[in-house]
Amino acid sequence: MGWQETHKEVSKDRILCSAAMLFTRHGFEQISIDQVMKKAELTRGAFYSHFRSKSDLYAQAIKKAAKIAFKGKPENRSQNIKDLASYYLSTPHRDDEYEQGCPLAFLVSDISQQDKQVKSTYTETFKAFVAQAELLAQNRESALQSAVLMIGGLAISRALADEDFSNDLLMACQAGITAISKDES
Amino acid sequence: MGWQETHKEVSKDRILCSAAMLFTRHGFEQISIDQVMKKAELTRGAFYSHFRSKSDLYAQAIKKAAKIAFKGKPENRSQNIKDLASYYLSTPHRDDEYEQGCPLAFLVSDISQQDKQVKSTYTETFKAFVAQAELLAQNRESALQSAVLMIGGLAISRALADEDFSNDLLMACQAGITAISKDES
DNA sequence: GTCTATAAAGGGATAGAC
DNA sequence: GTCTATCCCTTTATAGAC
Repeated sequence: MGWQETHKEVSKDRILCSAAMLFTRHGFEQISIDQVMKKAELTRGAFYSHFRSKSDLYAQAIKKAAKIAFKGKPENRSQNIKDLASYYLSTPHRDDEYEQGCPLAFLVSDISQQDKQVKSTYTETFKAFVAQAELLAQNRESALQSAVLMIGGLAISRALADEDFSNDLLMACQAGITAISKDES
Repeated sequence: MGWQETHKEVSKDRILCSAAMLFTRHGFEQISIDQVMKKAELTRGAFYSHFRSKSDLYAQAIKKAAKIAFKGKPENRSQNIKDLASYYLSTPHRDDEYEQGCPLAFLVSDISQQDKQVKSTYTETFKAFVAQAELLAQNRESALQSAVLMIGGLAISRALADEDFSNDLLMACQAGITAISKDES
C-alpha cells in the first residue's frame, strides 16, 4: 500500500487541487463543476464518481487548499509570530500571487452561507491555524487575537478598492500582532 | 421639496431595504432578483426601472445596509470603544438576530469577488467605520486594529460550527480591543 | 472510471400591454 | 412605473455507451 497511487486516487487529487485553487480564488458560487473538471483535464461526467455533490467537493477542497497554503514556503515555518504575520499580511498574498491563498481569509463569509459539513471543515482548519499561532504567541487569547488580525485583516484588505489604504491596513495589523505579543512581559 | 417622496422613490427604497437585508444575510449569488422583488412586494419586471443590473443593486444595497446597521440602537452610540465592541461582537449579531447585520463583516469575502463599483462602496463604508472607531480610540492605528478585530472577528465567528469556540473567539476579540485601547498610557 | 448527451431547474435581462 | 410573458443562457445532476 502507498507505493503507488491508483488511477482513481490520482484523478481525485487532480480535481481537488483544481477546486482548491479555483474556489479559493473566486468563491463557491462563481465556480462551476465544469470549470473545475476542465482545469483538471477531465469532463463533467466523471465528477460524480468522486464526489456526491458540489458541496461535498467544496468541503474537501477547503481542506486541500489549507494543506497546500500551510505547507507553504520555508519562510512560513517561522520561529516567531512577527515573521508569520509579515508573510501572511503581505501584498502578494492579498493580490493572490501566492501559489495557493489561505482559504480561511479568502472564503470567510462564503463559508457562513454553506452547510454544516463545510463549516466543520473550516472550523477544523481554523483551529489548526490558532494552534500554530499558539506555539508562537504568549497564550491562547493572544493567539486568537493574532489569528483574527491576520485572517480578518487579509480578508478586509482584499475587499478594498483603495490600494494605499489597503496597504496601511495590512501594516497596522502586523503592528497590532507585534504589540499583542509584547504585551505580556 | 422633500415634504413627500414620490411613488418611484418609495418603491426604490422598498427594493433597497429588501435587498440590504437579503444580501447581507445570504450573500450576492444566493439571492435572485425575484426574491428581492417578492420581499418588496413587486414583480421582476419592475426591477429594471430602478437599477441597471443586479450588480448595480448590490452596490447600493451595501450602502443602505450599512446605513441601517450603523443607525442602530441607542446602545450603539457608544461613548467608548469597549461598549461598541461588546455590541458588535455579540452572539445576537453573529446569529443574525439584529434587525440588520453589519455588511462589512457578513459580506467581506463576497466583496472581493465583485466589480470595482461594489468594492468602492465597501471601501467608503469601511472608512466611515474606522473614522467612527478613531473618535473612540487612541489613534488611527489602534482604530484600524480595533476595526479588524470587530469585523474580522465577527466574520470568522459566523463561519465556525463549534458554538463554544465561536463564543471564545468573540470574547478574545473584545479583550484585544480593550487591551489595544489601554496600550497608550 | 471516463466519456457524450441530456434532463430539469433556475435566473438575468428584455418586450410590450396597461 | 408596474405588470405578465418570454428569451436565452448557465448549471447541477443523471443516463448510458465504451
